[in-house]
Amino acid sequence: MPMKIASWNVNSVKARKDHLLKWLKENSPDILFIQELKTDGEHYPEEDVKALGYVSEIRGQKGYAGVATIIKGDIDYTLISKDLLGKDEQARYIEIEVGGTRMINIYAPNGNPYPSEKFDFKCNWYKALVEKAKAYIKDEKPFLIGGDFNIIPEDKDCYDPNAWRDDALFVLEAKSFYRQLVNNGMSDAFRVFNGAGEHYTFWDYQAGAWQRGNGIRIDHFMLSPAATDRLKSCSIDKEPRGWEKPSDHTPICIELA
DNA sequence: ATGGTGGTTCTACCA
Repeated sequence: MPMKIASWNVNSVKARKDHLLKWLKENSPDILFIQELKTDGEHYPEEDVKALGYVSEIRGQKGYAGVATIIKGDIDYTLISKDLLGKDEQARYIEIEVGGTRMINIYAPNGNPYPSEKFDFKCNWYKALVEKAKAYIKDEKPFLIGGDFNIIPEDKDCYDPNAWRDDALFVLEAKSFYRQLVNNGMSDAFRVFNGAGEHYTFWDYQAGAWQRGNGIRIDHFMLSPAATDRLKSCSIDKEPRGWEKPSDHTPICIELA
């Protein structure tokens, strides 16, 4: 049975509650990964999401970060972990298993400024993620990683590479983690279907970035070889970025056979 | 070169 999986950094689930429910209702994905809840589990709109027929796995955090994986009520799944590093201080990771496929929702550290302790934390976090990916590929365990990677993979994923040259999302060390996932056999779902530039998932609130089309592509689905074999489509839904009081990110969706 | 916006713990910090 085909499955539609989406990912969206909502930039506060409280501020974006109506957008989240509207998008869920209109698109009815089987699974939705959301990031940047900016609140703890107490203030997550679990009942509203439930009313639309979904259950939520929540890893909240007060103030910033926070992730949730929203799953259609009739889907059998197993919660694997809400920690990447082990006893994570920051809420950035939820891993579930559905039909033998691991589905990992991430909110990767931003890492700015570069260089800094925050950038070192980003690198250590990504080292752990790459290690996990390598282990799953070695075991031929089908899996996917979706979410806000906070990595601009290539020049064409950025409206102005020069403006982002020294940014923690675009420096070589950051891009190398994306490359390591690819070099270990994973596919960027969007790039399986579309090699063109000017396809973005984030537009800054500042300087009229949305109106000018000044975006970057930082929200991705990376799929293991077995998961890639099932991949039917990948699309970016720009619409919610144009809504009133939008998130600065917009959803990305994949379909698996 | 600076500042521009928007979210949160209400205010400095994060993106």
